[in-house]
Amino acid sequence: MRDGLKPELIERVLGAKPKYTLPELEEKFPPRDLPAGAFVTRFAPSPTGFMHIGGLYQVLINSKLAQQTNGVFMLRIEDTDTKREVKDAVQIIIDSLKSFGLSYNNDEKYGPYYQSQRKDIYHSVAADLLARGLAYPCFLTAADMERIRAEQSAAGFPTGIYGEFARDRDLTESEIIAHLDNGEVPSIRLYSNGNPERRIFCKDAVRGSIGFPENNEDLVLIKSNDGLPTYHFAHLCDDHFMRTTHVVRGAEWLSSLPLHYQLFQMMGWTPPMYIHTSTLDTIDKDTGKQRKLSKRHDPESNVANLLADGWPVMAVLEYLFNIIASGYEEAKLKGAVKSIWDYEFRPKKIPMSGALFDMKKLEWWAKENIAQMSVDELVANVVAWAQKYADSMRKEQISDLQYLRNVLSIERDNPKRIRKDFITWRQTLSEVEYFWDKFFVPNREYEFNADVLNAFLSTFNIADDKDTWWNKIVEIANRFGIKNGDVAMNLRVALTGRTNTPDLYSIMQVMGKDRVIERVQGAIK
RNA sequence: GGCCCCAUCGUCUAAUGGUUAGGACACCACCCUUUCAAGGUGAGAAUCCCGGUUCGAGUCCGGGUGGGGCUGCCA
Repeated sequence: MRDGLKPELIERVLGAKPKYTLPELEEKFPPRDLPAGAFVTRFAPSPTGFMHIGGLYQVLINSKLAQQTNGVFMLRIEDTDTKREVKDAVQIIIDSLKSFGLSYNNDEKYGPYYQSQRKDIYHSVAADLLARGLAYPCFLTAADMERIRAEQSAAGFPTGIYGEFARDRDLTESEIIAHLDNGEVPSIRLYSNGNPERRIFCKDAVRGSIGFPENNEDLVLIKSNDGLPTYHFAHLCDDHFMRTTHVVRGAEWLSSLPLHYQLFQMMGWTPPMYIHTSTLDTIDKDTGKQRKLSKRHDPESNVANLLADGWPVMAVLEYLFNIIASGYEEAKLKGAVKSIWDYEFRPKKIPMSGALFDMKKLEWWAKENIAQMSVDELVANVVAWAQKYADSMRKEQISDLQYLRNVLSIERDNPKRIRKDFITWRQTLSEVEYFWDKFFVPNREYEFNADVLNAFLSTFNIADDKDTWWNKIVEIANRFGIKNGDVAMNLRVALTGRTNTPDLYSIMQVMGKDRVIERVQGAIK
């Protein structure tokens, strides 16, 4: 093994003396005191100003895994890309989790939870690697690397900094000092001892053992521009010292698994169990091919849009959870479990192939979800949504809470016959908007039978019970020699402007005598 | 190009190597009905292809094909 750098040089290379030794870090972040079998998981987003539905999917897996094993679920912010910082991005993530009722437990003992605040830890680990000759300062510039890449492509070699292309891999002490004296700031690269001729076997909880060629690339561990770690190095340090037991991440990380194994091996640490999730996909309208849901082309992939449209949060969660644990749906339908939090799932069953995001199925979960709510819950949800997202016109519908409650109570009394045409809070309010005079649009197309409507008005009594009311309708139908349904339809369109509505008797009871008379008279003219 | 992952009805999926390949959503038909939603009943619909192992393959192995990912001082 080659010699490592001397402490004085490490200090110069890193810009400061490392704050901790490895044993100090081990002591500072001891193994967690948790029951046997408890999972320690985390959601580790980079703050891009956007919460993707795929992110929510991963949060759900992570938090369920922790919840069902009495473990810990953390939120760690991967803000190591200073070039891409977005204002308020972290708040968007935190708010999204809160909206969905997904909580995390960031015990400060294992913090901080912003990677930008963990520099001391990364540098201390890097110092150890430097001292052992397993990392080195690299003074290659962007232009240097661009040139190397071009040469490699031209020659048909794999691109990257490895082997003979790693110019600074074996710099002498005096050469390093010369660069530093010259004012150059190095990045810290892995001194890879991997040999692509050999294979390394890595484990994924759902796919099992996967063989890869060993990694021989000298990947960057610490970036030169800001001294922050790359994802790979941060993952190594953080998931070790936060004592993460299970890393749930997207399948795009599968290819870096051999590198991550290599890093853990070099440190003598046990790698976590990895769970690589598949993507949530859609069919591209232009190409007709399946592809990952993207934030640019698919507005429904933005959790903020889902919330703004008023999807019931539990329905979204249940939809996603049923992808993760396909047995959930049946268990719920049979009444074996009440919610996703009662259903225990096995990580091995998480699907490996990409799932198409199915709006129709989401709608079904939403309808079922709303149908199961009490009227009070329904009203509370609609009101909460409107207060936050509705325009002032729409807010009229929540100004009289008792009236709103009466409207939303229609066809909810019989558990077997609960209306299932409410999908989102936004759509619910527009579905019932004809109850408000401001929104009511008289139907100009429908050909009313004025005689029938006059006959209705002459016998109308709001105090009639349902049977009495219906008998009067039948009587009118007989008198005019038309079908009962025709009379009802005249009335329906007069009252609501629509041809499809819930039960008319209920509608009239809610609307009240004056409004009924006014609208029927309006239709007659 | 190289490396890696994946592949069951339209969609999400179930199936210790032995079932008539099961369920849900969607779709269709019929019933109920003051329209719609709901509810009830029913129908159609799948193991990517070719080999091999086996008494027996959706399941195991090999090779194709198709889709996806990685190949950044982004995560």
